[in-house]
Amino acid sequence: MNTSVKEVEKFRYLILAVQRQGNRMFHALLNKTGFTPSYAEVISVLELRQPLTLKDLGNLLICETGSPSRLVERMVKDGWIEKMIHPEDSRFVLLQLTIKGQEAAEKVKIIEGEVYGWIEKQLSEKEMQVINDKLGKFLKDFPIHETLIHRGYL
Amino acid sequence: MNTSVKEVEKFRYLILAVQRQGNRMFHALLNKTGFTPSYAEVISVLELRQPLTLKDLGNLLICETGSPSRLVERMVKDGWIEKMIHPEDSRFVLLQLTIKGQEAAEKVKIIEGEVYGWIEKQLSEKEMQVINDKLGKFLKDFPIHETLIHRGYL
DNA sequence: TGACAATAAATGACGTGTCATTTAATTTAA
DNA sequence: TTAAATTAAATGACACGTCATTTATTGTCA
Repeated sequence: MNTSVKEVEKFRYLILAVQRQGNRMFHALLNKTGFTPSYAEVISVLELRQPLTLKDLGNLLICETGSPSRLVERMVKDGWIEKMIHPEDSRFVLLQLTIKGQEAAEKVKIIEGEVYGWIEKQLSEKEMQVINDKLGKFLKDFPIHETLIHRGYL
Repeated sequence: MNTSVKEVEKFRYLILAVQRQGNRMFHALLNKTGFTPSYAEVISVLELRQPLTLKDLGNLLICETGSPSRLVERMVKDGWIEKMIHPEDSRFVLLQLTIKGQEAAEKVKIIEGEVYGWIEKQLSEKEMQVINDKLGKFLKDFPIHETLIHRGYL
């Protein structure tokens, strides 16, 4: 049953399975804090680079393409982010973390640390380097490749 | 900027990026057919193993955990799947492809072939073997590991 | 300077994913 | 042999992801 399955098909489903499982794990650990893996990514990005316009934030996110209007909308409602209209061009919206959002950023780092620790028990740094290199190649023709470079992951 | 980023963080976001990009690519190619990547997985699994109960189908799917009631519900409504109550235990529902669903299965294979061909231009079989081996290790403690074995991917 | 092109954000529409709870059918065991 | 435990599926609730369309603001150039 096993040997006749194409490697590329295994690859397809293993990528899917790892992404899903990782997300479930991270989500479960974040649960007590009241935010989600997507929130966590936004919080991390903003902490490092705020203030950002919605458009610029969108260009930095890996969790979703396009402009993250609704993701941000929810985070504003929940009090993690504050929004202001750009003083020089009111088409733009400027985003930054609230105090509560800053505190959340610290919690995110702690929980990320737990997840990273767990992953590092499963795969060595060398093994991850090999995988990362090859996955980077996979993405080279897509816009997301630029995003990953911009984020410092390639 | 690059060298100070932990490998494990790169790994996290590369897995996410590849899964998302792959899904977008596959979705775009499927678009003319009227179904989605999740539909395609259900169709492939059913074609190989029908009839299946909802529970058994759920245990075979990688795209989602739990029982895929609503996914199947939509596919029934769209005419890809037919549903019948199990004659010996009416708690169970038995699922199988309609004629339209069988035809869809052929189209799925063609489009999967296109995607696989593209992936194989980016990564060699050997490279994928290396990645698949390591990603399998990553999943060894989770229920999804059993699913992948059951599907023939590990 | 004033219609029109360009740009950013908001919104509509649709299909996921996930977990918790409820409903319906069957087993089990007192 | 029937009340309670167990099991499968359906449903509620909530947060995504994606693409297309609409709205609001700014540039631009005739």
